[in-house]
Amino acid sequence: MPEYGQYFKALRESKGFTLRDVEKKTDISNAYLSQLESGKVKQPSPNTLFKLSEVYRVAYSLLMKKVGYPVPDDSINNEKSMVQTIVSNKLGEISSDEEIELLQYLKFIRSRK
Amino acid sequence: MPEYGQYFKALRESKGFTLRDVEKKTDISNAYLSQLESGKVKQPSPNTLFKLSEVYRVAYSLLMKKVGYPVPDDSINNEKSMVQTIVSNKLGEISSDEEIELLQYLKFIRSRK
DNA sequence: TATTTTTGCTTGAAATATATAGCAAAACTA
DNA sequence: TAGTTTTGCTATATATTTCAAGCAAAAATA
Repeated sequence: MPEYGQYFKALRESKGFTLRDVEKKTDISNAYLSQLESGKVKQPSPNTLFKLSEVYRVAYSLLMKKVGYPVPDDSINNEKSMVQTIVSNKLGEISSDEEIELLQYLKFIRSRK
Repeated sequence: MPEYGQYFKALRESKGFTLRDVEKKTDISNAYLSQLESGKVKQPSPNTLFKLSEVYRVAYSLLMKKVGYPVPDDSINNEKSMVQTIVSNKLGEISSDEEIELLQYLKFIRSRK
């Protein structure tokens, strides 16, 4: 079971989108999105990742790397991590676990209106 | 039926490899490679494309583009086409059909000893 | 409170990717 | 020439992606 499902879920919730919101924006069924977020999908296609990268405003090549696809050399370095993309922070290195936590915290903050 | 199968075939033959040669180098079954080259595969996975890009010494992002996957912005421009990669020519723009023909011609030239 | 809508989720089916086994023709070898 | 090997290919099987339909709990509305 891949763990990056949590990222997609955290990402979606940090934007306040429902599964059906994303379905409308991407033409990816909410059923599939659900499976994606719960780790039941092993390697979503690049096409799927690209659509999600647009909706969530995260670098496409970052999602590619996240799910384990090779990424063209050029685009490997210039990318910011998801949280860095979202909050434009300058904290330097952030671990994966930290990143998920930060996204969830971001959601919490925003839910406090 | 996708047409890029011809590219893979032309590429392989321009290197003088058999299907089973490539199978050994990539761990992709010769059966699958055959289908790939005859246009029976719609969208081979990035992992497969990456292995082939290594064996054929063609830019990975070029193969991604060829089969219709989105490619990260950065790596879109700096790439040479397959034929340009192979013969390092300086003829400028080359159409897809021309490229296949050139590869086949290259093979022919080499077969003439 | 009753009804309707929204939301996340599961199940079942269709499409696609990929492997295993093996066939038939061509090439090689004895 | 007979037998062996190589080569491209097909048929069958399995895994994975993706979708359509629908369910049940929560939220919204009447």
